[in-house]
Amino acid sequence: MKRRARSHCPISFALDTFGDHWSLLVLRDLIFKGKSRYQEFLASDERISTNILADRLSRLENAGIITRKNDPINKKQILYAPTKKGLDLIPVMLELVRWSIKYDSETATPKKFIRELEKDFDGLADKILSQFKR
Amino acid sequence: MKRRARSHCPISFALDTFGDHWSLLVLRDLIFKGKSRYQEFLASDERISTNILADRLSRLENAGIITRKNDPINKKQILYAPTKKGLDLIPVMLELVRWSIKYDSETATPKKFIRELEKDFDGLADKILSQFKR
DNA sequence: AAGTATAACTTGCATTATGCAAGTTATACA
DNA sequence: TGTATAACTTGCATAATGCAAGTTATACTT
Repeated sequence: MKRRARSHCPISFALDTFGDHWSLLVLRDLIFKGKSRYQEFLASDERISTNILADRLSRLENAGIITRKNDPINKKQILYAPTKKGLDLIPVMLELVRWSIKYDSETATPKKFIRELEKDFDGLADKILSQFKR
Repeated sequence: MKRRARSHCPISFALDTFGDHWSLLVLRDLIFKGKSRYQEFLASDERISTNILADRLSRLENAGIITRKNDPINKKQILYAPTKKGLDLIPVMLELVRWSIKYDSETATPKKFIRELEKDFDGLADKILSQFKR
């Protein structure tokens, strides 16, 4: 169940850490969609199954990319959140978005987001990041 | 053997296209390491197996990310090359490199590359791209 | 206090993908 | 004509994923 590090090539390292079909989608939900709960991740369009979700959440936590804690208000819920290490993947994800906008003629990316991305990549990255400050 | 598109979320689209453990490594070899032949890909540190390599090459070709043609000089060899669509993944890969440099204490990224990346990301991207012009 | 609901997982099992070794086909060079 | 090499393909064991059902720990309701 554990992926071995194949080499210390930086691209390989990144892929070994989060380069599967689901990890970045969970992170997308956390960072771009403001989700933070198990049930919210489950409800995403791509239909992740419960065992895979649980597995990816624990891997991402072990990798230091997200944190897990009890909701202080609703004590039976768990809250997940991205760490700095996770938030540092915002530029990676925005580049993925930029590429997909260009090559997926049916992209579901909102017009406004596309405009912001094209006009000021770094500004958009900062703006998204700033939602997690404090 | 085919991954279904799960949604038209741009991140999901990108992952469905090249988001497995090997596709980007092949593209890395093509773009960053100047490789273009089957045997060269096979020789990489990560030890891809022959069936997976053949599968990924044909998927990447089907996706329009690489091309395949006979070597006009050595007629028994095949030459693979990135298309514009493939070269447009340079920024994605450079962001992966940037992240891995930051979080992999044992990264194998050359010092010079790190310096260039930190000093002028877009310039480095252009420089790599320009090697494929003409 | 007992019963019901809900959130966050686990478990079991079928299906699919991957890894490894060996085999095949088509040049090309000796 | 024979041998080497490049680019695959095939068969099979192992590992990862998908799906449905089950479990555990709160919390809310009566």
